[in-house]
Amino acid sequence: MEVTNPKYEHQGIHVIASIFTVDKGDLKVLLVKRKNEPFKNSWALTGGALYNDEDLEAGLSREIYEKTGLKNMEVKFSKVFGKKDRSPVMRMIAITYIGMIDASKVEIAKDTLKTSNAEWFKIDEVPSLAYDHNEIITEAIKTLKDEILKTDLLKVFFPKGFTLPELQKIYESILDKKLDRRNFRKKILNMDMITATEEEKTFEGKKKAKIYKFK
Amino acid sequence: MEVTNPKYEHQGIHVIASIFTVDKGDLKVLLVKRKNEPFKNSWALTGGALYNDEDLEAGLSREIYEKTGLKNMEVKFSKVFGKKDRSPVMRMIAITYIGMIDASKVEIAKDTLKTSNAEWFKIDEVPSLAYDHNEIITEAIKTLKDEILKTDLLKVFFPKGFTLPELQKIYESILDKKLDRRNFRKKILNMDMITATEEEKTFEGKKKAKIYKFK
DNA sequence: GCAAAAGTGTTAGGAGTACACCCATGC
DNA sequence: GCATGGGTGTACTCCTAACACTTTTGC
Repeated sequence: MEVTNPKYEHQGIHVIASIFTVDKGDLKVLLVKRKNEPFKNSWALTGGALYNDEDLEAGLSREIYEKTGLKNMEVKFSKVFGKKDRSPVMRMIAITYIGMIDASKVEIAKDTLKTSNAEWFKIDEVPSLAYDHNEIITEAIKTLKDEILKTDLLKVFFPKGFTLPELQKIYESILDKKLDRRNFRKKILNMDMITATEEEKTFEGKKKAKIYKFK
Repeated sequence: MEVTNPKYEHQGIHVIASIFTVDKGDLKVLLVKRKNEPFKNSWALTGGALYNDEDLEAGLSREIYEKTGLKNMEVKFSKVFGKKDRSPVMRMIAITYIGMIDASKVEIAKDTLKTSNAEWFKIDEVPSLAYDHNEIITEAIKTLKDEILKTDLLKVFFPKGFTLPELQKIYESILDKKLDRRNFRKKILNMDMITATEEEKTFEGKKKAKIYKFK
């Protein structure tokens, strides 16, 4: 079977990730500067067009790698964006995801085949982006705030475990509000997501705190 | 700009709806029998390939109309299905939705350009379907159970208002469990989704019950 | 008067939120 | 000994869930 009806031609799928980090108390998103049309020299989210022989998340991994050099990032589905004119080139449906990495532990490629720059932007300082990427980030932040309360997305920050005060600090940066220390402990420990170890360390204070790990 | 890389060719988007009804206490889903390849003579969900000049929900409405004669159905997004081999013809991404109608108030076209039959199936008696539609229904049922607790999807059953016992019966059919009458009242009335009227009527019992409407 | 369904109130447990004091450590 | 942050318990509210009796009506 061959598709000949012009109504079905020239359609494609974008797979797009809003990649976040938390840096010195600020939630930031990774943007790359496009080298090619459309939107040449605009900042944009990482992602691109899916190949017809790869699964969605595999295509997203490939695009992230091609545009940043990052590998093996865990992502969560966020939302679908499908307005018919969202791409000026042809009909593209965007399947969007969120991801989280510790910017201080990775190196982002700043010059690739497709990008001429890459930077972390505070989420309230994001410039005007290619396509509908500003709108995608807005929804991605909502997804992120939901997901960190339900999943172990934040484990990327703590490969060796974490103290509750330092985990709380990350939560506060993402949710953009202060949390009560006692209530935070109760909630997190009740969630059955983390487990205590025998070790202790100091974070910002002078007193040692117990180290926990994600299960 | 023209797309010439073969990796981007032959991609398309399916928009698919799991259309539900509740009939005599049973949750049912609408299936149509396909007239054309692929999956000729298989049962399938309503939906089809999106045109490149229409928005997602507009394309879904058109497909539903073409295959059932139904118009103006409200739908909610459910999930994305994108495995690379989910269609034997070419690479198709499925954006799936749920909808609810009162089967007793509409006429479903049983013979269209693309379908040779249409029937309501109890959800535990759904046959083996075209594509990955069985999996899509499984997820759609989950989405449905979530959505009826948060939205007014069920208003299609009660254009003239409803008594709480009859609304409860629909909830019980969909959630597939009995609910406590007192707790159901408290919860629904607290949700600020419905409002009482001055009228009363009898449903299954002898005693009159107050009629409510969705806001 | 009785069967059938509608209507109603109380209690207990769990989750979220607000809030104040003591503890360990480094200087 | 004091400043800094870590650790803890209690009270209130809200939501959920369990549960029994009275009212209305048709027959």
